[in-house]
Amino acid sequence: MKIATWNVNSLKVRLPQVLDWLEQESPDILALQELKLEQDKFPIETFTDMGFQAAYLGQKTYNGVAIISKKPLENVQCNMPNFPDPQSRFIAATHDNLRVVCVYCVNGESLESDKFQYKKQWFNALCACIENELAQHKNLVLLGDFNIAPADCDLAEAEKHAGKILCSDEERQWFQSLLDLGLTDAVRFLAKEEKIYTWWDYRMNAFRRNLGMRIDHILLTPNLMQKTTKYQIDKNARSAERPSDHAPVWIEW
DNA sequence: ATGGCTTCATAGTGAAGA
Repeated sequence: MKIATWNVNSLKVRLPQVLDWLEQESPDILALQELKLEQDKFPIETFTDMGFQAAYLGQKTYNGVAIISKKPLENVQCNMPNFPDPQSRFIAATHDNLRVVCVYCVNGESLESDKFQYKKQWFNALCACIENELAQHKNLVLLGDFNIAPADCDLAEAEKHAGKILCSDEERQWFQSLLDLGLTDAVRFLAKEEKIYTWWDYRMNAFRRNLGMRIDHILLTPNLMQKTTKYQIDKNARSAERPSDHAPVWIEW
C-alpha cells in the first residue's frame, strides 16, 4: 500500500504533472489539495480513463481537495459534519478497510489576522471530527497540507520564523492535539531527527537554497504505523518546470 | 525591502498563499 499527499497549487495548471506522477509512482491513494477548481471543472474522466477513482470537493478560485484511488471510495464525507465551512478543505472516504481523511488546513496569514481565528476554530473542529472518525475506524490515515511546522527541525530558518505563523507554540499545540488522539506523524517517525521539508517558497531561490518547511503530513493509527517501512518526499517533482511549491509526500507499507 | 514568485482574477495603490 502506497499513500501520497500533494498540494498541487491549481490542478488545472498541474494536471499533466499529476498524471505523469500517477503513472510513474502508481500510488494506491493520492490526496490532493488546492485544486482551485469549481466542482464541475474537475477532470474526472481523465482520472477514470486511467483506471483511477476520485472523490473531490471543489470551489471557485481557492482551496479544493480530492482523493484519487485505485479502488472504490465509499462513505464520502465532504466538509466536516461538525463545522459548516464555505471553504472546501476537507474530504474523507473509505477505501477497502481504510478510512482516508484529506485536509487542506487554514494558513492563517499571521497571528494577528482574523484568518488566524478561523484557523483556530478550524483545527478545533478537525480535532473533534477526527476523534469521532477514530471511534468508527480502526485503520485511519489523516493527510494533507496542515500549514503547521510541528518543530524547529521542520524548518530551515527557525530563528527567523520563531513564534510566527505556521511555527507558533499555539499552532504546534493544535497539531499535538491531533497526535494525542492516537495518531503518529509517520514521516517524522521514520526520518528521526533529519531536517526535511515539503514546501519551498517560490521566491528568493528558496528551493535551490533548500530554505523550506515541513508542513505536509501523513498521520497514522498505530496498527498502520507499525507496518509502515518507507517514506519519500519527492523533490524531483518540486524541481520540474512550472512546479507546485509543495512536493508530493508518500509512505508505504 | 510588510517584498520576493505564482495563481486566479479582473483590468484594482489586486488577493492570497506560506
